[in-house]
Amino acid sequence: MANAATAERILDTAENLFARKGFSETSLRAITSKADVNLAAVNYHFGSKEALIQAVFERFLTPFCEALAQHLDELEEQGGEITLERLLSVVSVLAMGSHGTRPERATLFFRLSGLAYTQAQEHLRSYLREQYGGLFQRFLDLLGRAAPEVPPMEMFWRVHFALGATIFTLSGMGSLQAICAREFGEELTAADVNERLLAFTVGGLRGRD
Amino acid sequence: MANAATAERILDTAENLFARKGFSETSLRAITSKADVNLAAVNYHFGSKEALIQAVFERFLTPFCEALAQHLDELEEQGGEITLERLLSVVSVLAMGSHGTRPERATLFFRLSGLAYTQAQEHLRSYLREQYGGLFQRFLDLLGRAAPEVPPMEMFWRVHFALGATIFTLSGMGSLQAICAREFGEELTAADVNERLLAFTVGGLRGRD
DNA sequence: CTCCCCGGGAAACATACGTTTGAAACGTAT
DNA sequence: ATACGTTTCAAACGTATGTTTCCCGGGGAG
Repeated sequence: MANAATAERILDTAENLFARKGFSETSLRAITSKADVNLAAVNYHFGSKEALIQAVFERFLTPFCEALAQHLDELEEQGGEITLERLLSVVSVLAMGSHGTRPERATLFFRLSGLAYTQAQEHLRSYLREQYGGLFQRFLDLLGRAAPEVPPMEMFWRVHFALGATIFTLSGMGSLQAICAREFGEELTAADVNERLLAFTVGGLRGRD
Repeated sequence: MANAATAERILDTAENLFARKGFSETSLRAITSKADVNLAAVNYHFGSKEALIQAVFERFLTPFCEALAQHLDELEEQGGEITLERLLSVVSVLAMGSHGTRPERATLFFRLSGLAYTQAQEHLRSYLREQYGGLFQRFLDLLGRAAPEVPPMEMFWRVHFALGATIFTLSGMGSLQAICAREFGEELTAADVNERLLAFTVGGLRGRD
């Protein structure tokens, strides 16, 4: 591989533009010109625009999911009680902090996750399901075990409520932060928002009786 | 207006396709051919694709917001305490039931609401803000008054969490109901789901102390 | 040296898009 | 019956998209 930097530059630029404007609103020409590579480089290195989208997600999700699986292993091996708080905060901490020297990528991670749900890219969803669906199911099972007092069907619905709150909020994180700063004069970081979101979802999952 | 049905047919078809695939993924040609009208009819009746998108939302939101404003008036005139439950259930009932003889439009209503938030259509958001922002602000104020123990900024975030849970869930209501029936052998109606969602959001807004 | 293959680059390709045009068809009031 | 504003229609316009083609340069291997 003579110049490995080309594919990387494409991925870097693509994840930025995708997160900001969505998939169909981001053209390959916009990506390649901003990344300062030739237009044909995308199809040469990735094969197609769809494959590029998948590659962007793979670069994000594979390390993230490996780390998550490992943390879940550790939680189970420890043998102690696995609470809802611990389960959700593992994901939260990982999502916030698994971006090495570039913490600003957390925002991209959130926005891209939201896009995966809300944008019309069926190829992406089936790819993600096939690739990471097992881990998601495992996580759901642990949630159920962490709150045995909640009937399975109730938990099913509450998980989707919580998922909705999360995806929706995180995919609009940027503009919500801006509104918050303008309206209340307080600049919240993504971590601040996540803390509040965590309280909201934990309470919602557990229910109040 | 010789054939008022043309503009209506365009709106009917457009709201369906938009809700299913998003805005930029739905071409005017797809709309006009499915609606069985000439391609140029969109630009003739609405002026542009952007204006068509706004028209779709206006047809939904104007009756909805008028009804909501009226219900809020009544709540305030009654003088009794306005609780979170009553505020949210007013919106919920209205969103579920304000579609005349076509209850299936409730699903479209929610999906479109979600798209307004998640898709890259700045013109739409500023249009909605300008058109309906006042009512939304009034609703937020009532929420704040109904839960004075929650600081304004906290309420701001929790409202968006709840909004996310609602829009996300209801826009996928159909498939979620199917999964629920298959997985737990219990056929929940939309009202059943709404009841659970209401409990989830009320609890989340109020917080637990 | 020659061959070959890989990465890069400019240009062209075919297609799809939103929009505009100009004329035909229609309905209606004079 | 005529004239006029409104609506429909087929066709074309200009632009943008994803993808493909063809050619260049260079660096190992035989």
